[in-house]
Amino acid sequence: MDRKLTIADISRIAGVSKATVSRVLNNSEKVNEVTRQNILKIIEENNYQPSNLARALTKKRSHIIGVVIEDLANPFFTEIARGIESELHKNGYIMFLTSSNWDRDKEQDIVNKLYRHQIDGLLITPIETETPVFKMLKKSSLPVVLMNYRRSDPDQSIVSSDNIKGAEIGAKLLFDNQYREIICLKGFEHQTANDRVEGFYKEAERHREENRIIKLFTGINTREDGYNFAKDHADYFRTIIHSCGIFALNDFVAFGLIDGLLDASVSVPDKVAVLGYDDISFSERYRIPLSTIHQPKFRLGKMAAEELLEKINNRNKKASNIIIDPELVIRESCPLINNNR
Amino acid sequence: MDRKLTIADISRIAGVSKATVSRVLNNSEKVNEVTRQNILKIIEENNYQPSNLARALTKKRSHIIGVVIEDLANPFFTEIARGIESELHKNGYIMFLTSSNWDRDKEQDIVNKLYRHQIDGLLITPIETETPVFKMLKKSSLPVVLMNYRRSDPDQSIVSSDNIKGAEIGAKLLFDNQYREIICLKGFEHQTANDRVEGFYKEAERHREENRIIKLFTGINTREDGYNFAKDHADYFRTIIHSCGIFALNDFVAFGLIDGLLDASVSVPDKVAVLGYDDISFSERYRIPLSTIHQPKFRLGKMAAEELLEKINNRNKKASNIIIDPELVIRESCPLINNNR
DNA sequence: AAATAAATTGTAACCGGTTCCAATAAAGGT
DNA sequence: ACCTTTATTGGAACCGGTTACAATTTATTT
Repeated sequence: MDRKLTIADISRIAGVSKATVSRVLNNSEKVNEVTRQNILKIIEENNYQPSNLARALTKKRSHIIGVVIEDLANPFFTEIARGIESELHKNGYIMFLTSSNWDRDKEQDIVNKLYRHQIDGLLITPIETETPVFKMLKKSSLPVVLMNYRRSDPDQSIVSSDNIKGAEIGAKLLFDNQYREIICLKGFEHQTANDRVEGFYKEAERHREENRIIKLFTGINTREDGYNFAKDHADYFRTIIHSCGIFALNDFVAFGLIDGLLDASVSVPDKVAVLGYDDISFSERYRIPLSTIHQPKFRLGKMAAEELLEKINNRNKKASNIIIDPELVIRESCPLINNNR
Repeated sequence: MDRKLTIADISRIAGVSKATVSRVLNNSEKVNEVTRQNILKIIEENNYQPSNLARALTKKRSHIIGVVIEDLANPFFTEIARGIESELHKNGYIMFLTSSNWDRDKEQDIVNKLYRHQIDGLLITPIETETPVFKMLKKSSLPVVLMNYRRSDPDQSIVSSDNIKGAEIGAKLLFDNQYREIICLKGFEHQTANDRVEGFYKEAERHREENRIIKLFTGINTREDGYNFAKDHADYFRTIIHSCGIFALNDFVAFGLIDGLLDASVSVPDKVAVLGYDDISFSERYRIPLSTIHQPKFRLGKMAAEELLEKINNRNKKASNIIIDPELVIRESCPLINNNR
């Protein structure tokens, strides 16, 4: 109903100029204490809220940070978002959280929209970086920090955990456990996934002489995919007499896998051991607690936000390349087998 | 580096006025096809991105919708957010997702900030509505839709599921199953929780004559609380000879409860049956699949967004009160016992 | 009491767009 | 050839703030 009040209204009521009101609002310069109190009172009484839009337009600082994650429903990403949010909020910034839903076009669209909204910086877990938008961003001076991505360009700030190493230590567990057959399930076509596969093979290479059966399946992205994979191969798993370990390159796939195997009466981990990746919060308490590779998600988000804020406040700060070490977490789905070889 | 281009730059390059460029940008009025193409070409070449801030300032439409949920890490809320996002994106709006983290002060702070950012509308799962900010919002003309909340004021739009009814049908299962002892675990002090307790007692009232042991514990909010409750009462549960059913008024508490009971070797559901509330995505596949009350979260978010958009486009639309029916989902943690009484 | 410095406030331009209104040019009618 | 339409474009004010600069008032110094 009542039109929103502007700084002009307040100045009129107080009988001063807009400039003076603005000064009170920003504590920018000294204003006579009496006028000041009077203006504050009027602001209070009329519940005046200055427009951040107008402010951002002149100050060229919106205090908005754009955040793009790949999946809102995935606790891995929301945990990162929580880390970001806590850090940003502490510094008076507000987060514009959006989700690309693993859709490249939507990612482009969103980043563009954010850019137009004059965000002060961008935090993103990119699906892919060789795209027009990223080229555009590079040319612009918008501070950007990539998360969960490996650096391809020394000018880019990134915060990520080491996916190659993570997959390596995961694979090592499977090899050390002496499973005859070791299967790797790769998900979304993504740099992260490629790194993990690379790490997996790096470790596999060390066991080349050992006469193992090594298989890689790709395109296993979701819990459903994991479930279906298990169902589709259930007969096979029931017939084999050798031991088998499966490295699902993300926890959701591992969940589906466990469900599918159990539904098909293939015992986990006795017949088939399952190892996940990410250690999302539910992994610890899954029906069969999941062995997996832990990433410190909240911290990752927090560090990314810190890095971004530094870049914002110091434009010629050089880009950092922050790599966090992942950790193997051993639970029931793939225990550590103590064999003396 | 290079300062962001403005409409003035483009107009200069094209040798026309800002007005003409603006017209091309907005398809608002007819512009000569030749000029038009020329301007578009120049925009393209220089990768000009108009500032939404400036645009919003004049148009008084930011195309930003503020969304406040209570917990980013809780799939219940993020699922709602996904529903919202899908609907908003379809309509050219962008979502400003924030989390109050169950903190009343932060909720105030966030809503204020959003308001100042000239959001076109607000979607919120409020912790509490009798606060200064909400009074302020009521006086302002900002379209607001409350989610997951029961209407207290006929002018407020709300979209929620019926928590009283949900708890009633949940409680009914426990009574029908003839558990001698029935425990209700209430979480966060929140209208939703109160409604659920009310529904629980409504059903309990119908069984007043039946000589049951009915207990209510409050302040059980998180998975940890549920876990600790189970541990603390494990000895009791082991000693009782009668049957017992626990209604955890949210799924997380139920998860913790199940874990705690299992860790203390109390069998679920044989010794103690557990019923949750919300049916978050993990409930279906928990180590013991959880019986719970289902709420259509994605749909709830979508409907809330629809309602909000309607309000935005038609300022004197009257407020709706959309109540979605919850459903009982029976799984293993609290099966349906077929007793002939 | 005059000169100078400090404190306080106002004026006006600007941020990057949109849009009303007027101006000009081209086209159509008689 | 002159008048009226219509199409296209430009000028300038405006959205709601900020800020450099100037102006005015008040205090301090000598």
